[in-house]
Amino acid sequence: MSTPDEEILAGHLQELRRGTVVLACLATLQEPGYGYALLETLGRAGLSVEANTLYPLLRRLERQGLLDAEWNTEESRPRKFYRTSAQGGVVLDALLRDWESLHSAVRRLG
Amino acid sequence: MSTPDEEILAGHLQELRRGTVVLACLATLQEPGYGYALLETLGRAGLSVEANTLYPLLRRLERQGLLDAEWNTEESRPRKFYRTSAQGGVVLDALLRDWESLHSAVRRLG
DNA sequence: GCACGTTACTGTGTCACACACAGTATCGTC
DNA sequence: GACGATACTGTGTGTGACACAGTAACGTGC
Repeated sequence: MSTPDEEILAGHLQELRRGTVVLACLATLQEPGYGYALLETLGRAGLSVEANTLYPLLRRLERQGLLDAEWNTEESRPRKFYRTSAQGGVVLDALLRDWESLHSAVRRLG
Repeated sequence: MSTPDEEILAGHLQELRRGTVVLACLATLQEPGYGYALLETLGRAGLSVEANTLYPLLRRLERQGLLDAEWNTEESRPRKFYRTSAQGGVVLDALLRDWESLHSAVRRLG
């Protein structure tokens, strides 16, 4: 009765993570990196993301000019390297500020 | 150049808030309340939500069994009162735990 | 030297949610 | 009794998460 539907709970947890993933990408990619490695970094940091979610996200952030991207074709295995752009840095700062203010708001309400 | 597109920034800020609104509703509605008042409460707490977003959200949470709802028709102006259900409380706790762990993760990365 | 799992991506479709826009109705007040 | 504020409901539309389905190169074992 008081045990909520797992799907509903999972959905809301997902929603909660959503915006955070963008923040984490912009923060992590201040040091250049590629998708697959980022997946593992985020997973270790406690921010599991599906590959099918992360790759389109990276392309979107690139399209928006928040990430710079470049193919590394020198090494044997081709990898697309991303790095947070100047604009991305500005957005990151704004998101971090907002995050802290949300955190305070939640603390007050919870 | 390094000034990001306002729309893009606003979009990401929006995404960051998204899941938080559910959390805030469940937390606030441990004391019964109605939509319009909740709008103002959240706004004052630094969590501005559009009416067009909040009302459907409340109905969704009701449908999911996380909120109990009841029309108050005794007073002159009819108002739909919502209150966090037992299931809603369980979800709220899970979301709060997740929120804290996300906060730590962001701190580590940022 | 080639079969097979892992690494590292791209592309397409579906569904849910945020928000815009458009109503409805009641209350206070001037 | 007209008008703005209060307090909702209902119906689009667009975007993003995720599922599913590829593509391709690398390493290892046999």
